[in-house]
Amino acid sequence: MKIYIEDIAKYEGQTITLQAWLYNKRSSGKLHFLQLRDGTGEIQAVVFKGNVSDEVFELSDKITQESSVEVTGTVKKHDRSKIGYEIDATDVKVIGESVDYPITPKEHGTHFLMEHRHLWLRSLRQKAILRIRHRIIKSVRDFFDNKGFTLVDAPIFTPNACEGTTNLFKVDYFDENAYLTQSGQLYMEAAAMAVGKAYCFGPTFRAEKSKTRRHLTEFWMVEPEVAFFDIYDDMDLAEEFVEYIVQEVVKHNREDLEVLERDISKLENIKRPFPRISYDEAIEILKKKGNDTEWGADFGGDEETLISEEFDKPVMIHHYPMAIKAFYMKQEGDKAACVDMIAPEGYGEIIGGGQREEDIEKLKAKIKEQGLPEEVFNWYLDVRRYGSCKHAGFGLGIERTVAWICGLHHVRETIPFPRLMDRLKP
RNA sequence: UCCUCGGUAGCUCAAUGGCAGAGCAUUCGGCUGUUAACCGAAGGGUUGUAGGUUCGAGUCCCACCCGAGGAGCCA
Repeated sequence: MKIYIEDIAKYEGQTITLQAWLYNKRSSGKLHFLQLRDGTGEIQAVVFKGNVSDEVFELSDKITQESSVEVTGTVKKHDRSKIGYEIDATDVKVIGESVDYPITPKEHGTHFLMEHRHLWLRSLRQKAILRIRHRIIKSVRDFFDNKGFTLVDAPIFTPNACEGTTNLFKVDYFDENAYLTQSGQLYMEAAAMAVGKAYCFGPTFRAEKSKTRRHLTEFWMVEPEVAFFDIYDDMDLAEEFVEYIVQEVVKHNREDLEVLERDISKLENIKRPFPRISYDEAIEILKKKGNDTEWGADFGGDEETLISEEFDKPVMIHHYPMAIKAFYMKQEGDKAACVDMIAPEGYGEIIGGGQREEDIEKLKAKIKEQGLPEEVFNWYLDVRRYGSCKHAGFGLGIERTVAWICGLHHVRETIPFPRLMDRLKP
């Protein structure tokens, strides 16, 4: 059976063979210290001249960084090792040689690392991020599964712009134009009428020429939608959801968070209830802090940060002016029954959602008002024609959530192969 | 798209308008306990590209290309 470093304690005193990569090496006369990693952990193998053949000792001196190797030896307790064990090697074989590995164990600039993203993933920090991303995605699925939601996949090719205004990626679809989806929401509204509680989870695309630490052109979004839900049910669901994700990571990924030097106490504090303020109250907070955002304007990154500084938990801002929100939002006077959740510590908006307009006439009027083509939304209007009901949902951006939980400055490290305005490779 | 800053060895960075350098990486040598090991030596450059000013340009001017940070928009 294959032996992994994470299980090494089980083999104390036994002679085993590991398959791994050499991530660093140190030598001292008749000793070579091979730093090995196999994706499940790191361990040091000690090659002593007296314990191995001359050929193996010579080979151990020559192995290059990131070569794949097979090391045989005895598992021994070692106090100075991080995992408490090391391997007293008796044999070393090179499986695949590595020549001139570009990422050295010293500092590198972001651009250089992004050009070598496929290799950068091998580093300790990047592995920790990948594992936390995995945990977040698993928690998303578990949360909705435990609550009786059905995963309903939304299409990637869409004929229409869901929110109209934002820039979409246009693709040639035989003799027609199609767009890469920017949201599965409209499809989830239809799905909620079928299964009651629906969610989709997949990549979405925005062709915005945004060059900031919060933007990718391809990002992953999870979008639940529930029939007979109003805006307050929606907020209850959102805070329970976010609490669950954060606490699952705290519970299962403590070591990864430590590698990233994340302040875990700040995450442990993310428990319900989260503060809820109206848009009007948010404007008041901004005024008090000397920000001159006028009533009626949307909030930018600076405003989100100012508001989030007031709280040590994610804050939900609800009931924005209808004028700055999309056509499908449920109108209540001059406000929309919508909610944004802003992560603490300046990580920005992680959730946007709300109650949808269930009245077909009001929806038609909004479509006309915003100059959208009614014919492409005809199927969407059917959701109101046949047994319409109030319903609500939200979208959570995975990469911003990963950035917040990992404490990363930029979303480009939160996804294995980021797609940015000026990056399509590797 | 706009604003700000930058581009020098494989990487990270120095160099008052006056001989282009260091650390790491690489190669060679030394060390029985190293933790981004350490010590010694060597190789490595059309200073992003094209013009211009000057006795002399990595350094000053102009254009372009590329990158970093931020804004708008958004998750």
